[in-house]
Amino acid sequence: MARKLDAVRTELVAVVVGVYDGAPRVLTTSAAPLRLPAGPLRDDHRTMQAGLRNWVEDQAGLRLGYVEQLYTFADHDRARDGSERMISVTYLALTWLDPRAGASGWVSWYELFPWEDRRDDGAALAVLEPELRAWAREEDTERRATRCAVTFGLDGRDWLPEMAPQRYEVLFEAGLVPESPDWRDGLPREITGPWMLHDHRRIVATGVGRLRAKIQYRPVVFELMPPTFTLGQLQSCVEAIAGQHLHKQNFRRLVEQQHLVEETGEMAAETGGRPARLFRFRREILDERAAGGTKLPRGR
Amino acid sequence: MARKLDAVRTELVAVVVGVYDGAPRVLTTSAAPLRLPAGPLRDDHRTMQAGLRNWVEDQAGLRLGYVEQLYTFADHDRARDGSERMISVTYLALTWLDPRAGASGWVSWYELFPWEDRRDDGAALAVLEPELRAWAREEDTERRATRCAVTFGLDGRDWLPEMAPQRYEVLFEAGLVPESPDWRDGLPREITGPWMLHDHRRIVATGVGRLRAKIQYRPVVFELMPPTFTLGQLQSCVEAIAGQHLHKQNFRRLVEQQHLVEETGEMAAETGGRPARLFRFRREILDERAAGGTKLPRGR
DNA sequence: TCAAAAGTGTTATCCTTACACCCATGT
DNA sequence: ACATGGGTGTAAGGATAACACTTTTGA
Repeated sequence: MARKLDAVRTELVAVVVGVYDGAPRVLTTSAAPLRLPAGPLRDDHRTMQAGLRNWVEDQAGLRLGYVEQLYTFADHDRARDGSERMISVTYLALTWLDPRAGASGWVSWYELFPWEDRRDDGAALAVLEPELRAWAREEDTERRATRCAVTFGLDGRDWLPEMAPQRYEVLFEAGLVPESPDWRDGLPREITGPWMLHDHRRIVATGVGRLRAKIQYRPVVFELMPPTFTLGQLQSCVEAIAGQHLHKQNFRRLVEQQHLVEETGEMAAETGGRPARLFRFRREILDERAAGGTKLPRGR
Repeated sequence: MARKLDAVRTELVAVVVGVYDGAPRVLTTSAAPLRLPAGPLRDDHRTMQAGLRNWVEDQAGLRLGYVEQLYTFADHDRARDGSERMISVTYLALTWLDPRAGASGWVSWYELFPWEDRRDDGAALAVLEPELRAWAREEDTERRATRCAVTFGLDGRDWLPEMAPQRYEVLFEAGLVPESPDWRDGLPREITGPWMLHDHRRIVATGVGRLRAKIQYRPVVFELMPPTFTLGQLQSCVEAIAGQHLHKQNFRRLVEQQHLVEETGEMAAETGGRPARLFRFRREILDERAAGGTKLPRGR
């Protein structure tokens, strides 16, 4: 039967995401080891969300807007210091990062998961692929091989951006990330990404997957955008999240035919070429509509 | 600062779903009040999932197959007996209900949420609609009215099966379900559905929403099916979950072109008319593929 | 013979994908 | 002039929704 006190400590963990300089970034509260904003659920927190907002504000001075629950972790050997069991209720939060404020404390997704960026030449994946194949050959070959192929889009399969957590899981099991128990040293951190406190890196991977999935059917990108923006900036933001380039015309048609945005009438202080029209998000549609969002037209 | 002991009790709750006699059903462990299988997370549970399986086996003698995490609740005034705070980590489980075993203890979704069944004439919704409109008129009219219209598919909007939790939430706020603090008695239980322990009914609604959403892009229906089945049975099962009728030919084409099933070569012991071919699920595709599932072709 | 469910063929429409091209600005 | 990013038209292909129809059994 149950032992006397099966009390557990409940911790709230935040994956706060913003986009800055072409990369989505997560808020951290310390380097070495990198650490996410987090704190115990307290009796005086009316709700878990309220508690989470509290901790993020305390630890990073940031007031959160959009917040949703991610997942609750309690598995593995999470009884950390031998004492009580620890449960982590994790949340995803989205926020606009004002470029003027800089981004110290905000770590790029693609520093954490270099293989997740497919906008470049896929250098990290090129290094990892032979390692994955070697791991597959070791044991249980058939299963491992198809698992790698499916999650990493090998052998002519599609790369699915939202499978980030599954890819992390494979790399973890294959001992290709530093925090893995089977970690086989040898790969540089530019390929494997850095270690994070506890399983915070797994938690971020979960957030990456959720956001990439959600952006395809709900208009959540706008939580990451400034009040007004050009369509080019909007597309770059989605591309940063997806880690993929999108087809320009199709992206625009999707955005416009869903009436997600409206013109402000102003033009952007241009960067490169021709000045662009400025748009703003039509917040009304959050009430008006249930389904529909920014679908990703695939391909360059 | 934190009070001395912010310990919380963590409870695991299961929404176990099976389909029997044309209706999806959830496993309950008591009537009056209806109660879901649940129990505290114990130190000797290696993982929360393991603990959950344990409780369901203990309380209902059922070994679970497919299980996924649903959501973690801690909000509202969940400090039930005034003492410690209670957190509920909820799970969705799918299982095949052998028709020979009967279905005692299995309560129909549509007894719990009569308005969610759109295969009939929508009698329950017809009663609720004027009540909802009255609630909308009371206060904050514009917002409430569009909220009702969006969630319940009024005023020519689409009914989206997966919005079950949002609909429950509206009814709760509108005092149209017995457990609501503003419950305005007057509607019979055949319209409002019965009361359940704590917020178990909200938890089931969450499960309904999740399953209805997931069935559209992952081949999870098959977890609810017997080892072999006819396409008609498969379609009925999806219709039971979705609470909607589907277009036969389109449903079949979808299933077949995705290679979800293969013929067994046998024919069904027929019920009504012409005997039907028997099929089995191609389990391989769970490894082979990441995306894709049973899309719902809408309309009768 | 009829009801009931299985099973098939075909068409119209829309959405996605992709190609090709023009426009306005700074250097 | 040309590089850079903004902005548009349109056609090919595939998926979806819908219609109508035939087949095989039991009562």
